[in-house]
Amino acid sequence: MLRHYDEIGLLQPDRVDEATGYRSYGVAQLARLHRVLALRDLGFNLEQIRVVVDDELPVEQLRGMLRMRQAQIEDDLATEHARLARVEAHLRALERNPQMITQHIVLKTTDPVRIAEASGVAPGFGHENLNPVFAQLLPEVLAYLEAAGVRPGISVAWYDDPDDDGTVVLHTGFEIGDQTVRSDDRVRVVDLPAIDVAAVVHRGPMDDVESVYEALIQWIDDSGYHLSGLSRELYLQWSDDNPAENVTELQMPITK
Amino acid sequence: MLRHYDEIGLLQPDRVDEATGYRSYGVAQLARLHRVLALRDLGFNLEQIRVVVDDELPVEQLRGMLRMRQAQIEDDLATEHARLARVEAHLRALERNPQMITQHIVLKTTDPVRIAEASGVAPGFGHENLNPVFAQLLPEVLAYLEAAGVRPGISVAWYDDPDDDGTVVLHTGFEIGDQTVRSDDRVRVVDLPAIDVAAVVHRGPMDDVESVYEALIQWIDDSGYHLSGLSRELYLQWSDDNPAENVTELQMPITK
DNA sequence: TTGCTCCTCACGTCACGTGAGGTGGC
DNA sequence: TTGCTCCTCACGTCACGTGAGGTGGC
Repeated sequence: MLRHYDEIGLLQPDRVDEATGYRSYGVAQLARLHRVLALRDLGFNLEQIRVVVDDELPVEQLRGMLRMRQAQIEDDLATEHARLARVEAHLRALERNPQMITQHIVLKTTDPVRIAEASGVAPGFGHENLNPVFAQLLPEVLAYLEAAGVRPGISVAWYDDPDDDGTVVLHTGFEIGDQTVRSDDRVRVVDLPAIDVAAVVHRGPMDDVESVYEALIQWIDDSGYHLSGLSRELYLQWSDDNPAENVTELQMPITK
Repeated sequence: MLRHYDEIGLLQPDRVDEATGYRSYGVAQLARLHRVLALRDLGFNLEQIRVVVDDELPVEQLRGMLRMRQAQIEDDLATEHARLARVEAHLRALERNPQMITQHIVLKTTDPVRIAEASGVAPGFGHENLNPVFAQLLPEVLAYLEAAGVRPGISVAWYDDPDDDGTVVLHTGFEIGDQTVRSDDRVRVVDLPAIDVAAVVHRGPMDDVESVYEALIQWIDDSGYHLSGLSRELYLQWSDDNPAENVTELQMPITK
């Protein structure tokens, strides 16, 4: 440590023996070392310490630096607290059902997406309620895009429940990127905004997706976040013939 | 980030274009990336993540790793909390008396010291009470060591108040290192054990040392530590003729 | 022809810790 | 002669970020 401080000029020995190179320090050095160690202990880096120790800062500036440190530490503490909550949420998830793998849950801000979509009402959530609506809407949108000469991207769905009666409005369609598409009364172009989500990549058929949602929602709650809307689904790889190979990204909007 | 993960083999592209070197990833990669990001967010390093993601760990081991992370984060939080308290103690010290520089306070464990000492009773703390006792004891010990052919090191003092009546027992003498000294009834060889202290390097005469002690004790209290004894003083550089150049290390034993 | 995206090195970050190989004075 | 302490390089740490300089396909 002393060699390092010598090298960067933060604390140089009083005297260096010419023949042997041995470093000798005096009491003045000890006082300086104490200041360096004290400031390091507060979490300042060596550049900041050099400024404080060399320039004999006025009290006002020193106070300012201490306030900055204080704020920074409080910030770090909050970050680590949130992290701890997430770790503990995983532990609780493991206890609830040991076979479920929750290690894929990622917090992120989505990219904004532009889709061409149609929408329809389903009697409720769940595969058996939603599937018929999907089966009706997706070919409709696909045909529309084909007719317009637009190449469809991945398919996307999002949900809505304006009526509070258990029914769900399902919106689904295809990403269109920067291709221009005219809306008609069935197919509309919608920009899904960037939002904060907890996301999971799900592999296989959608039949068992509900238990994944359950675990995801529990995890969000355990971690101290709050749901702020209904889910978005991105069908990253889809084939009706080989559902075991399907890959879906499930996104739950969250706040806090 | 993806280039880095490719390089260390944590996440390699499905396909690399031979001509251009462009990396292409498939949906399987996306699932893997999600797991990597999720684990990274919990604070695991890339080596640990590689193990979890590659070896499909049994639930028991995964639980173990999460518990370790949990314990580590709790530890970090405690450390940072203590650091925050120390920063805030400095801020409060600045507010109390802006001219006082408290930036030298260092927490450390002392090295054990062997001294040859004599002791005497003073009517109380404070320069005027202690000085006559020092003036009597130190020459006595010095003469004893000289007669024994022992080279004295720096002088040291420590305190004791067995009688709870305001009087203080002052122990003072010289470091003797590994030189052997016989004790008599006035001069004894004492090993001062290693203890945890808050230490300050004080420059100048001892007249104004009391205010330094006051600030030190306040700081210790503000930082959430507890005094666990009376002080030790190391006279690192001493001359009665030129007290402005004197350098003293003041050590207060603390716990917690 | 010009942008654009992605590529490959190579170096920097922060505060030291850790060898490898060497040396003066007891 | 042998330990001992201290010395000087030089490299490693951890997870990328940041240029510099270059390239294939629209």
